[in-house]
Amino acid sequence: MEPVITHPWDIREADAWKLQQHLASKVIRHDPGNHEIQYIAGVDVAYDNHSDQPLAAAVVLDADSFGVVETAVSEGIPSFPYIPGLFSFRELPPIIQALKKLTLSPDLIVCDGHGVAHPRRLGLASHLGVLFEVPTIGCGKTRLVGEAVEPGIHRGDSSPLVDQREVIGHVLRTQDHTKPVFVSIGHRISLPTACDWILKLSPRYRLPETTRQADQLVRKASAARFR
DNA sequence: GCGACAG
DNA sequence: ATCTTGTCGC
Repeated sequence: MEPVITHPWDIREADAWKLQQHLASKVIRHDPGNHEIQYIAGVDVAYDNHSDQPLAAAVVLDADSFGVVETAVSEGIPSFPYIPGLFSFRELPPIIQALKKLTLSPDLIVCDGHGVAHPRRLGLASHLGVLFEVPTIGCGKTRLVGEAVEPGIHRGDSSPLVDQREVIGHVLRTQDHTKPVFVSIGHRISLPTACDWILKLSPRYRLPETTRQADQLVRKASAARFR
């Protein structure tokens, strides 16, 4: 799997802001026609406590069984500091390297973080989607921007996440009486379809299986490498 | 000026 | 993000 667009990652904060503004204009917020989804990928990143070196894991699941069909991990990627709003500049370099190692091409990628639910509408999921020209969904555990009323307490209940009078995502309850997740369009998908997938990918736990599998793998890989 | 701030 | 397995409770 190869990115369609590449950038320098040794970029200064001032230029990163400008780049986000440019890439945000390329985000497609609707479903593609006749798009069969066979493989869904999940990605996650862990950091070494002392060197702060990142390690990303990419996991590909079969869209019907949710079984893991392929995995890959990155290595030797330099770290970029965590700056709210510039999260993708910290996590994408290792994630891209892991994705490039995959032999299968995912038809959809679910990210641990936001898509357009971002100050400049280019969170991690959208940034990744535009670079690879692949459908992506942002599924965050906490809010970055926007306001929403508390959704109902049952699985499937949701409420719109609004910022500057624009609906930028949905706060979705994936399990009864469990804290909701923040779903947003990443790229090449509609918000309703994104929510359908997140709900379908979360049959038993709060977070989607893609995120859970990627998290498990990255945790083990980083424990093995940074010990 | 103060608080908020994906992972 | 990271500290951290089994265990108590609905």
